[in-house]
Amino acid sequence: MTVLIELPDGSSLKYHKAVTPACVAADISPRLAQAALAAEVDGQPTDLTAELTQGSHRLRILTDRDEQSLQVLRHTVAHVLAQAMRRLYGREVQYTIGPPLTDDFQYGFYYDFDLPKPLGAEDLEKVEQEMRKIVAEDIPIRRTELPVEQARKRFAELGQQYKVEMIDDRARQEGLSTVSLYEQGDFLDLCRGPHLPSTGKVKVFKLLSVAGAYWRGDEARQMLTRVYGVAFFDKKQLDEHLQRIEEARKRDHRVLGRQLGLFLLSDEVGPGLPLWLPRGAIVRHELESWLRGELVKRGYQMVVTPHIGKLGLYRTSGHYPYYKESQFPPILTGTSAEGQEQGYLLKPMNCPHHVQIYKSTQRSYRELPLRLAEFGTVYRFEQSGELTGLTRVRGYCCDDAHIFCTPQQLESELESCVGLVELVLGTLELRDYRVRIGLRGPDSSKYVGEPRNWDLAEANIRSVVSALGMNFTEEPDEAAFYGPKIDFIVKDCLGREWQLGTIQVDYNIPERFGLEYVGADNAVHRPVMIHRAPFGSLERFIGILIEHFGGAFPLWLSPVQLAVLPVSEKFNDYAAEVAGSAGSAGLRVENDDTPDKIAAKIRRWTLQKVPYLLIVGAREAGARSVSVRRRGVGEVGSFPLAEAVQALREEVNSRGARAAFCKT
RNA sequence: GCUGCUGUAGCUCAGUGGUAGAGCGCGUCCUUGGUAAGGACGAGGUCAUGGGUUCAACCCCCAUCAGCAGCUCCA
Repeated sequence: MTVLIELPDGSSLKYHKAVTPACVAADISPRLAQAALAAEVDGQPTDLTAELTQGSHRLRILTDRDEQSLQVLRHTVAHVLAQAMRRLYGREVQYTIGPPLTDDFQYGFYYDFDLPKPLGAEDLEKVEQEMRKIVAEDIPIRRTELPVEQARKRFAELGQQYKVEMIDDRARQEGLSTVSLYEQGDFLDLCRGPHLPSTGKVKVFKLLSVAGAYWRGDEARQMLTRVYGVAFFDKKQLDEHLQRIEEARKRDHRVLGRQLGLFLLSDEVGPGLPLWLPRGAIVRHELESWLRGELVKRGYQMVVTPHIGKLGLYRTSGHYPYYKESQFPPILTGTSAEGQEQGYLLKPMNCPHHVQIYKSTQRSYRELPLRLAEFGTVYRFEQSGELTGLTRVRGYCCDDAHIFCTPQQLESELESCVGLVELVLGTLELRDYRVRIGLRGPDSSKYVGEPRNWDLAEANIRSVVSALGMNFTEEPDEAAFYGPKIDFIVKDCLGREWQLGTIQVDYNIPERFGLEYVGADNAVHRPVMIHRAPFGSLERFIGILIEHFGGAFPLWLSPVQLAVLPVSEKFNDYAAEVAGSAGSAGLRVENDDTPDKIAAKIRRWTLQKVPYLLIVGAREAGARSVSVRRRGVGEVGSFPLAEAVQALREEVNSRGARAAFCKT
């Protein structure tokens, strides 16, 4: 037998019997053998104890300096967690799955357990202690392959029903005849691996939270107890990680919303029904009026429609009764002669109203595309456990528009919608987003209309995104009930994903409402609809925006753009004059004439993240100037009052593209 | 909706089976100060709500409501 091992540096080693990566590491150097945690064989992550037989293999020994090792470490810590749970709570613990997590902002791994009694946060401390013992015991971790039947029997003997189920499924679905098991002392798990060679290689870890999770993600099945944790190779990395989470929590829009007086969620009003405070309303109004201007430039026409509509309207559209449980209960006014309930619904979407505007008159192809836009508030009865701050609410304002066009116009309209979303995200510096194409799923009862319409709409979307060269992923079962969509998705401060902008192609609603236009051929045709919202929801968008800027909005969006701070009350008159002059120039200004010292005033307005502070004292009053202090920069010098106001105006008008008082 | 945790002053949070405390904020007064906290005094709480246990509950138990983390859902 000849085993040829090629190493990353280009050198190679030859053996005449099967070897393991651990042996190779030992042959290279004792230090490497000591540092080795796992290996990569021909690009595949592998245990150090894997046998390499006849032939040539590319081998890389992984140490704590390799990215992939962290995954292996976390996977092993998950096993240590399960072993600790087993030791503490005995045979009654059913352990299910416990993978490492990639790309999760907070957590590094989890393990799901079925427990006879609940696990509280305070129990985590005990579990951690037991885990430390297991690490101290330095138990070797062994991989074995067993025939399915034998593995099944071993887990059945251990009373691990979930593992038995997993083995059965895997044997059935993947046709496997053997499965791999990992064993460390008294603990046995079904696992693909790879793992560290022994529990002693685990260094620092921390259990972070306990939560519920359905077995196999199915809410009809058992609710399991999920324990989340994180692990690193050294303490410093863990500390930095925890620090990062803490910093992220300070950016949380719910925290900043209170500190900066932007919005309020009141128990009296109801969950998921935010109230916009004066300062938050300014941000919202600025965004609205900016976008309205962009829409009008692009040939949109603004419309206004009421917050409710008759049930019949939503029966036609398909919103009611198919999505009954996610709507506020209808306002019932009676029963029709045929026994059908009659009444009104808080609108879950604006499209049925806009469709009525389209239908209000006979349409000619010459009017198309007809673009009807509205900042329309919609209401959805989201499940109570889903509500969070501004990002998931029960009543929100959609920057909605419906474009009615001919099939020939559709793709160019879609392209310009994409352009608009990109303008919105770009202007607000939200560059870290991904694009998802939401397609039909396998369950046809969730979607209205003929497959022919869907095929067409999906083809339109693919054609547009590929023409524009966009990066995207296609995801089945993410479509709207009437059509496929292009969604723009961003992450919040804790790495959770949220859909903002959306563009949807719809051949079905026009059909359900019997929409028509007269073509150049004097025949009647059916228009196509685009539903699109570049912000998506003003509430969610601003929630994300608050976190993105950490509350430090660009000047044009800042609720308070500048504060005038007199050095003492002797200069209150001049300060009032400065504030007045900025105010008449259309700047949002506060004059801080409290009796506090200047340092205290600076601190107060800095914490409020006001972009510019204008400090005035004897020197400034004499020279009719202001001393400018810029957020995040500090003092930038004194400028004549008129000049300063002019510079600030220009920064506002540029929407952040040009900063005033920049040192060149 | 489900699992777990949490709910004390406007905010952030201490606290005890014997009817409550700090810091910040707020008010008044003193100070008139030059680039991130000047000082003094004061007001402010049915300890989420409703039941129960107890001589006695903010504290223990149950329910409800709300928030947080996660799961599920999201037209």
